[in-house]
Amino acid sequence: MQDGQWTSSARGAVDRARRRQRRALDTRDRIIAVALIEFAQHGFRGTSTRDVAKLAGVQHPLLNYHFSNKEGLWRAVLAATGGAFLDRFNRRLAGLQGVDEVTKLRLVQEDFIRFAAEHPHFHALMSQEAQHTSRHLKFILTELVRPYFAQVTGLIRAAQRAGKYVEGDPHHLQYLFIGAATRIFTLAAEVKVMTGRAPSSPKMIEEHVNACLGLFFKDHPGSGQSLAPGPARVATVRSRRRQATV
Amino acid sequence: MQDGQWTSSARGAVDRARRRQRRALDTRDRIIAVALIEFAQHGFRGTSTRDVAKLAGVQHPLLNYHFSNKEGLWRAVLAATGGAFLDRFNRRLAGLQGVDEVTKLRLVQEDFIRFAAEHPHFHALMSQEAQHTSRHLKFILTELVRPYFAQVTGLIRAAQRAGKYVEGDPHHLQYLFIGAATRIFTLAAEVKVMTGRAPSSPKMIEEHVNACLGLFFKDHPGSGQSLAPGPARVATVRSRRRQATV
DNA sequence: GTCTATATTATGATAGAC
DNA sequence: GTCTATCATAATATAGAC
Repeated sequence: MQDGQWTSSARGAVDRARRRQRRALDTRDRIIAVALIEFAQHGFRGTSTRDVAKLAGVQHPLLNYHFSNKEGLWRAVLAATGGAFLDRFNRRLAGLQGVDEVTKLRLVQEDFIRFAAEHPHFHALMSQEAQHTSRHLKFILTELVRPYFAQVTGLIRAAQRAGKYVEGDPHHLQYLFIGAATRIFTLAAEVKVMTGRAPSSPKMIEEHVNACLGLFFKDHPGSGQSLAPGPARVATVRSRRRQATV
Repeated sequence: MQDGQWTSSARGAVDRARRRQRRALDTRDRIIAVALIEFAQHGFRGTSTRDVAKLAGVQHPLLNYHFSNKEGLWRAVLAATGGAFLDRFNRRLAGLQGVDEVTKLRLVQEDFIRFAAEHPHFHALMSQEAQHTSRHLKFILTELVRPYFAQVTGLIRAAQRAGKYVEGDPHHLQYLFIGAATRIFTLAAEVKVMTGRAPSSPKMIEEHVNACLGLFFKDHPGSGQSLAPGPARVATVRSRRRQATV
C-alpha cells in the first residue's frame, strides 16, 4: 500500500487494520484503567502485573508488549490520568479568560474537588508514590505538580492581594487544600462506615465543595468565619493580622 | 528455680534471662520500627518481610517467630503506633479535666498535628490500607478511628455550640482536618522540593499548626476569616448562616 | 530467641507461534 | 496484537539445629 491507491481490497485491509488498531487502543485503555486502580490500592511494588492482566482480561505478556515493562505501565497510567487532569484544568482556565482572578481560583478549586470525586484512585496513586521512590516523584513533579502549582499559586497570590483568600505561603496552602479536598474520596470506604454516607453521592460532593471553599475563601457562603463577627472579634482583628504566619 | 530461693547462680540465670528478654524486646521493637516505614512506603503487599528483616539486622524467619506471619507483623505495627497515638491522646484529655471544651479541642487538634509531624509514616500507613483491604480497615476502625472520633466529634459539637468552630458534620469536618493536617508530612519529600523547606522543621510545624487551627477555629490567631470584617460582611452574616451546609 | 536450610508459590520478563 | 510456554528470581513460610 505504498502507492496510495485505494482499491477495494486495499481499503478493506486498512479498515481491518483500523479496527485492529482501535481494538488495541481499547485494550491499552482497559489495561491502564485497571492498572490505575491496582497501583492506587497497592502501590507500585504491591501491584502484580499478572493481576492487572487478569482484571483486564488479557494474558500478562501483553502488558510488556504495550508498555515494555512495569515501569512503563506506571508511567502510562500517570500520563493518562494526570494528562486528563491537566487538560481539564487548562481548558477550564482557557474558558475563564477575562474573568477576575478570585472567581477563577474559586472555580478552579471547585473543579479540583469534583475531579477528585470522579477520580479517587488518581489521588490515591499520587500520594502513594510521591512519598519516596525518587524517580516516580520526579516524574510526578515535572509532568504534573509543577505545571499545575505554577498557575494555581499565581491565582492564590492574586486572591490574597484582593483579601479574599486565607493568608500564607501559596504552596503550603495548596497542600492544605489538596489534603482537605481529597481525603474523603481516597478514604471513601472508611468515610462511608464512619459517616454512614457515600462520599461520591451528589449531595455529599456539594456539601464538600462548600465546606472546602468555605475554609479557604474569606467570603464564601458557608464560610465558618462569617458566623461570629461580634465586636470582640473586630477589636482584635488588627493584631491578628500580624500574627498570620503561614 | 521453682522454689523461689535466690542463690547467686540462680540470680545470675534470671539476670541472663532478663537480658535475653530485653534483647528480644529490643529486636521486636526494632522490627516494628522498620516495618512501619516499609508498610507506610510500599503498602502491605509491596512490603517484603525479607527487606524488613534485613533493615532490622536479623534473619527473616525471626519475624515469623515473633509475629507468626506478615499479617501479624502488620497488626503489631498498627497496635504499637496506633496505641502510642491513643495513649498520648487520652493522657492529654485526662490532663485537661475541667478545662472548657473549646480549649480542649484546640489543644487536642494541635497535638494531632504535632504527632503527625513526629510520626509521618503512621499517617501514611493509615491512608494506605484503610482504602480497600477490608480486614485491615476493620482493624483500624475498631482499634483506632472509632475510639478517637467518638471523643473528638463530641468536642467539635461542643465547640460548634459555642460558635467557635466551623459548622458542619463533625465526622466530615474531622476528615477535612486530618487531610489538611497530615498531607505535608506524608508528602514531605514532594513538599520539600516544591517549597524549598522541610515540613519537619520547627518553624514550619509552628506555621502549619497556626494555619490548620486558623482554618477551623473561628477566632484563632491567623484565622483567615478575621482579616476582612467590613460592614458588608456583617450585613450578610445571617443569610450565610443558613447557607452553611456541610 | 536466633540461626541455616529448604519447600512452595508468585512475580517480572522473554521467546516464539499465530 | 495476542497467545502459550518457559525462565530466573523473589516472595512467604516452615523445619530443625543451636
